[in-house]
Amino acid sequence: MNDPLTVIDRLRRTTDSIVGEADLRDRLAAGRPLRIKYGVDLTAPDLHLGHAVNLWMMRQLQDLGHQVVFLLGDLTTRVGDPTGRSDTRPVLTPAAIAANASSFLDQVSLVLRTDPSVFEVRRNSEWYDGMPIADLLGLLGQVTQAQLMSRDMFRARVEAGREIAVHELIYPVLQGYDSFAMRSDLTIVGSDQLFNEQLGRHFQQRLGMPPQVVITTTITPGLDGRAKQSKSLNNYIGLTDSPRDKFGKLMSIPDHLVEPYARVYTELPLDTVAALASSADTGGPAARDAKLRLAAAVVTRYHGAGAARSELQSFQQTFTHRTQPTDIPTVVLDHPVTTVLDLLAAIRPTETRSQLRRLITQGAVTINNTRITDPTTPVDPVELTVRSGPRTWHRIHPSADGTGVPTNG
RNA sequence: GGCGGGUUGCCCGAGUGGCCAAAGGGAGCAGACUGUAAAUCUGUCGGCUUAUGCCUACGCAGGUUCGAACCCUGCACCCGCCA
Repeated sequence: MNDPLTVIDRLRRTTDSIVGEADLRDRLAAGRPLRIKYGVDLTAPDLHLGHAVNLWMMRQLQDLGHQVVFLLGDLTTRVGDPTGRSDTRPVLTPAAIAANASSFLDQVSLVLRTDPSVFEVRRNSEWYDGMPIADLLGLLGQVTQAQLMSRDMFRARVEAGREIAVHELIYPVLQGYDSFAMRSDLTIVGSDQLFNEQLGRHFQQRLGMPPQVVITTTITPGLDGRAKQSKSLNNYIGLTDSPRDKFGKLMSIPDHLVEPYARVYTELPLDTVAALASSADTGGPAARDAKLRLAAAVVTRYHGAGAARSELQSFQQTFTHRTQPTDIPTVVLDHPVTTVLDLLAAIRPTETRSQLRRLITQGAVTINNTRITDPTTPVDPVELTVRSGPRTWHRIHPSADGTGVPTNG
């Protein structure tokens, strides 16, 4: 189980490349717990299934006794990572950085174990805040301008005639030095971070430490089939999404994503993955069933088998059999309502009234299975089952003291 | 340093004084179809107590006008060309 080849083999499933594979084998064989660098920029985190791929790999290693060092880049966030940016990035306030750090921890703990024996939290301000200028210059003396400019992104900016602020140029240096300061053995990152982490290897070697191993992971496409999941494209499944949302989003992916998603986002045996892929190819109900398996597997991983079973059931009730789901949330009205529009506004407070009005006039709303298309239709808020849109159900209860019941004309 | 062009709604993009909450496309949302797939069709797509109504909006600030996204002035940012 703890055999290096077996461990690496398991990681291989979601690995794109390994820098220093022989080192990794040796260090695993040595039996000492490895220090795994998980460095993050403290911008507002919204971790999705793609990020979780890396986290699960770390989790596997934690289960074998290795240590994840969660490195909060509080100092470097003030600098601003130029990765993927064609423009200079704005800086964050300390308060925002603190809030992001705590949100990060919450999300990360959905996958990683956080007991101190396998999890350690550090901040890079620990070593940068007190660093004398002389030391910083010494550090900068270890890197050449040509090394930094070999970064395609920097070159592209120069060619486009855009500016590169000097602090941005230095960012990779700081991120690299982090690896030395925290004695990283291994880091598991997206391929976009390869450059910075290789600089980490460089510093470790220069400073007399064995270089960290760098594993880059497989990038999976977004829900819409585009290159990757991202918040700005709104094509991702968030770690904090409800089981319902995770299940639903997986059911709506394009057929050709069944294979990569099953391979990378689940631990289903690879022959099962292959079977699902061919079902997805077949189309029709077989494709649907393959997605059901995929969705159930993912929901199980994050929320347990019980949640997966009930989501599966709920899905089939709602979409396959077109009946009401059994687990409709109950809403108790705390103020009187007289029209359908008021009722919807009460149960979906985040939508604008204009949007709700549209839902009604476009036929998306039913009350007790009767379609209502006039927003001004009066309602009796007794026991009602309201559906607004394809997947939004509410069961209405009037408030206990009766204020939910209007004078019924 | 000189000259020219640009900045429009979530994104792209048309619009050069009233008919503009602003063409068209994309995304989104809803309906039909269906496997919560793809494709297709239809509608919708700033907000507001339900509106032949009001408010907000066309980079920012001010001005001209009965009336400005459209004209003028200043500012900011972007993009070309020349040196």
